[in-house]
Amino acid sequence: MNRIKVIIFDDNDSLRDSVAMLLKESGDFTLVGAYADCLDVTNSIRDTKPDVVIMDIDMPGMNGIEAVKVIRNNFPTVQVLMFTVFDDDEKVFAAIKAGAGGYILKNADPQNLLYAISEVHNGGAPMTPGIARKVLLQFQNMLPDENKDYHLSQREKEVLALLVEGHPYKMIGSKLNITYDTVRAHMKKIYEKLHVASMTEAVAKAINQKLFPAK
Amino acid sequence: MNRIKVIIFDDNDSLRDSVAMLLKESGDFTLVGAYADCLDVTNSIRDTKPDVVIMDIDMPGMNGIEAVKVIRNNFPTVQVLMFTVFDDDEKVFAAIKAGAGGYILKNADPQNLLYAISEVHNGGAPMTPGIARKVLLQFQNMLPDENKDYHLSQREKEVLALLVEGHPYKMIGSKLNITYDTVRAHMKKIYEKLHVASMTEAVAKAINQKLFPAK
DNA sequence: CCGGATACTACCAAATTTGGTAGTTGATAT
DNA sequence: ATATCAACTACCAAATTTGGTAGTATCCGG
Repeated sequence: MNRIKVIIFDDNDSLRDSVAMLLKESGDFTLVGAYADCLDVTNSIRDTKPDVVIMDIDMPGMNGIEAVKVIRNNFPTVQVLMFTVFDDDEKVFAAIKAGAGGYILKNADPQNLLYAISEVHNGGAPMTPGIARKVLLQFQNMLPDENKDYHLSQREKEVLALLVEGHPYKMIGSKLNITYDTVRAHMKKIYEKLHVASMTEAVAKAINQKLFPAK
Repeated sequence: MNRIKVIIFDDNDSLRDSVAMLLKESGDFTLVGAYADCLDVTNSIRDTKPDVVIMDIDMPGMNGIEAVKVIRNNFPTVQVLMFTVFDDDEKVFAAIKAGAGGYILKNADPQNLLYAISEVHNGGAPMTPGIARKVLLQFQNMLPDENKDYHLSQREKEVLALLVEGHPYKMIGSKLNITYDTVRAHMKKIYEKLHVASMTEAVAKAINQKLFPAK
């Protein structure tokens, strides 16, 4: 199996050296680049064609999270592994949102970094235990609430979905090939089942505690 | 360090035996219970007081995901580690939503199970790489979109907030002590700034990519 | 001192939504 | 076979929303 090509962005010189040493000793990786900032990310990636990018967050010029966005937008196949000291929700979630494939804290066992690189390269999502738990908890809260079943019929769900997208009755009717009055009939049922009395309430309720993925 | 007390729910007899053997050999765990179904989960947990529960999904009577809900509601400190063959989004997310602290596939290396038990017990969130990636991807999509600043003025935010709660213009006006027409003026501005043209779109956009806590 | 943003008020006409009542059809359940 | 439910259509009257146009007042920064 070929060695995994790794590139690192971190403004701590000695840390870059340590990682370089670590990678070299392991024998499974090849360090193809090491930079103290992300000002020239695009070129660096294009030139070195790494499999995995190890990314710090706090760096002069462009911060690591912005860099992740750039990388993910221009090199969708390159995996980014965050490697930082920050464990606050804001940074963690921002990094994930930006497209990071893993998040390892610097205080973890060095061996974990190596394992994480392999894992992220293999389609996994390595995370320091605490980070993983953080993500899981947040994830739990974001998942649709108690699929509270309002017993909406299939048709009613279709109507509600279009309503949430902002379509007026007549538009919903034509999309569903039914009459304006039929749409109204469904809406009345929906209001009844959802215990609401207006479009806005229905939309809010639909989005908040039910289906319909956020865009 | 004390051994971690483990209990397992799985309708596969030979698998329960294998796990029992595995745990015994490792020396770090104590199997305090093994059941083929979850019909009596509450009592089982109360009696054996485990640290970690290994939970299958497909079982006769009560399925594992329902069982997780029961456990999490009654024994908040007990960690549940899913151990199953299912890797479809629906089951995975349902389990996490139910409160599972980890999700390991049965086709993984047995050694991983042991590691996962320790990890979940230590506040981590062990997941098979593929599952972790699944969760991460879903998580990315659910995270609020670029807290885009639509430059709404304070007043406009107030109006929008009330709109999201389902109040009609006149109600908003009286709550804010302003005229119906003033509310309308704000709404026009809001529509302009949000690039929408109806209450429903405004509400959907407000909830989806902005603040206004879900209820 | 003036342009621009924010907050506020007003009126008109048209479009949309809401609540009620009423009925047909087909499938499913008791 | 009879009751129930989902889906569908229809009409009336009232309430609500929307798009336009118009104007006043205050505050802020160049």
